[in-house]
Amino acid sequence: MDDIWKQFEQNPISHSAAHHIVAIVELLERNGYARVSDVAKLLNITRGSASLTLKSLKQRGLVAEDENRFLKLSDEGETVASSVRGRAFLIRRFFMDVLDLPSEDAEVDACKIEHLLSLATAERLAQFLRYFCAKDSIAVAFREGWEQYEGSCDWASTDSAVCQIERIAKLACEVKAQDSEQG
Amino acid sequence: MDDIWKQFEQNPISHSAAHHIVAIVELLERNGYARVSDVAKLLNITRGSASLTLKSLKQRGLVAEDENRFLKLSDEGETVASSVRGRAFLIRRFFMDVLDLPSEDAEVDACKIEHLLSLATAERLAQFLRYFCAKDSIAVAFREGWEQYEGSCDWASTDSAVCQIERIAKLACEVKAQDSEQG
DNA sequence: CCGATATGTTTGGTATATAAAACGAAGGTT
DNA sequence: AACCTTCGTTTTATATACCAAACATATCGG
Repeated sequence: MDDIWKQFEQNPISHSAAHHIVAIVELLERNGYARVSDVAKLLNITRGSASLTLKSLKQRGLVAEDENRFLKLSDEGETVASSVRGRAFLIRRFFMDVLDLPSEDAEVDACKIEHLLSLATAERLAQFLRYFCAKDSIAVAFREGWEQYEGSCDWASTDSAVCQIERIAKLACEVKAQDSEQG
Repeated sequence: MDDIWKQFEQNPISHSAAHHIVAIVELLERNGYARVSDVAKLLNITRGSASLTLKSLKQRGLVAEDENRFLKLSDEGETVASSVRGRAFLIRRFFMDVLDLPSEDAEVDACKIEHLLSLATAERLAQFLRYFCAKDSIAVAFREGWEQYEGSCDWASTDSAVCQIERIAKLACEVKAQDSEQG
């Protein structure tokens, strides 16, 4: 129970399941319908794979189908879809608006972690984004300073890429420690 | 190939493998040695499971053992360990110092995503943390404003970009309500 | 030397998540 | 009617990642 690292496996929704469900929502929005083979095509997997995964999602009560085998989401499925899409949106915005990452990088990393963030984290991230993007002078000054701050670091001259991370982590640690002493 | 969502499966290191490797580092730091059963005990899995996972990590050249079957990491294994631990550190710091999440929540979410962040994202996150934690007046004012900001948000004075975030936040709140009903 | 304990591996089983290939059903074309 | 395509499912196989249990080995105490 207090095996923190095992929470990964006990996540309410798997990466694969999350994307099958979001695929259905997107197909419904785009085409008005979603069949097994539409999901398979969108996710670029075989119809067989999609069929099996969707079967288990039906059994879990997240996905349903009408009399002509057209897929739809249950209320719980809609909730999961909204939850995943909301998180993906927040994370992408954070990566692009705050960290100023290229949209491709933001997309890939957001896609990997969208289904893993807890509700508490997502809410705080949303709140932070609002504050960061605010128009008041403090936020504006902070954002301008942050833009200037880019590239003003000397870590670029360090040896290996991973070494940088270690160094950066230590630096962040020192900054925090100094802050605590004086705060 | 440009299936972004499939990058999750093609991540350089799995969650399980990352934790086996980090476990070895931590055991070496703590006890000076690491055996299969020490890793199993630390991760709270059976010796059989640890044995199999470590076997594949040996075959991948990340883990090695001496003549008495005591485990150690190869240079590549050390690199992976540093990379994962650096990311975990950065994410925890972001969750706790910036989002002000309870350390337990920060720990759980950081553990889920530590092995998934790209180098580019980790570097930018580190840079942002440094800027956020800086002692200059702009950063100080921003942090103070952020502390006050908690709980309060003005929905009327938002532009369109922030408005989207707002909608997602509302969505998150709805999801929360449904989560509570089910829990 | 013998038995108990600790350690590591192997085997068989579960669950997820994929592919490939075969199969059945439905619908359209000639 | 005969043929082709699309669609969904099923089967067989792969890989990861776990458990439980059996098995092998090694070490230590009496």
